[in-house]
Amino acid sequence: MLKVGRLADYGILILHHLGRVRPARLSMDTLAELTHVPLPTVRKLMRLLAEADLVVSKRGPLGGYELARSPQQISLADAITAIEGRPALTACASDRGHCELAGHCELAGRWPGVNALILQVLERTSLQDLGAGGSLHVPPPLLREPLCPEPPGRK
Amino acid sequence: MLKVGRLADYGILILHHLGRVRPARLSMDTLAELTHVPLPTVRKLMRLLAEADLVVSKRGPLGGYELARSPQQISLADAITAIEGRPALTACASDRGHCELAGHCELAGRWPGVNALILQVLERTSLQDLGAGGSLHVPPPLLREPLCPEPPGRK
DNA sequence: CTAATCGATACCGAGTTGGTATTCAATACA
DNA sequence: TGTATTGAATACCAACTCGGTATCGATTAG
Ligand code: SF4
Ligand code: SF4
Repeated sequence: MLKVGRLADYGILILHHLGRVRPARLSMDTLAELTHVPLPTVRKLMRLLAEADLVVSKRGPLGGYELARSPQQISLADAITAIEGRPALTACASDRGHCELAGHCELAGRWPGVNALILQVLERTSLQDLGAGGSLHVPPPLLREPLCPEPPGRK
Repeated sequence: MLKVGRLADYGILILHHLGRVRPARLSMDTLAELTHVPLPTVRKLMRLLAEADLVVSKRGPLGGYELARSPQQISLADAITAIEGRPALTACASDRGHCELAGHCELAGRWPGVNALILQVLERTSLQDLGAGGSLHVPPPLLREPLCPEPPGRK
């Protein structure tokens, strides 16, 4: 658990490849071959990525997909959210999906905090950061100041 | 996805309660009633938590569970790892569980980095931090220096 | 007009997860 | 010594989610 699901994993891999050839275009067929991801799965993925405006599609011969923005401007959070929805560690940290224990649970108001924390990590790590050969450092300003997305929280 | 599974969620909730009454002991029965988690589920959880030495058990009348260390010394990573294994965003970031694409995948050596990142967040957030009413700030030294758990990685 | 390519929908099998039941072992206390 | 209380261990199961497949329709370069 606390994994990201193969779809998202594959999706990010695809985005990575699209980034490497930018601004060229790649067809689903090529992508499947390039990434060794089964073609039908690529289909499903590209639809999601296109809906989230991370890639732009072109139909017909010479068509294919192109990265919508620069690899630096696409975060892992963007990709993951596009494919499997906004990350939410617990039910009470999610928009949809209610927890029946929420009423009695003393932690119900506390989880969104940590959730936001890991969200930030994902948001501040770009495709570029992931793909580059160098050491992957996250911008310093991360988490310096106390971070409390929830007001006093005592409902 | 990118959620933590109810078991782990419940487990942490239980640990939280154990922390609040420390150094007192609580029986499974009491815990179930206190947290509204179904008793059989509590059973399964306590075994895992005990195996990981996060709690110590005492049998017989007046028996029950007691937190092994102080709430400050138990991290979310500890709890999650005890219940659902070490968090691993992708297959290639996990000890066990191989990815058949690992051979061709350009990102295979890069994921452990981000994985370590979120791991750190979880490690540096203690039960105390989660339960306390204040704003939850993570210790500053997080992520300051470049972090690259993988050597050049070019196999 | 035709071939290449994306778009949408519907479906499915397998694995995982969360939850349950039952039986045995240890210990405080009378 | 005996008994009630509590944890330990095992086996089991139903439901859901996930990853993957198949099929057909829409668009566009040449
Ligand atoms: S309310 Fe409590 S139990 Fe329900 S999801 Fe949030 S933390 Fe977990
Ligand atoms: S190897 Fe590539 S595809 Fe396999 S898990 Fe790691 S990143 Fe995902």
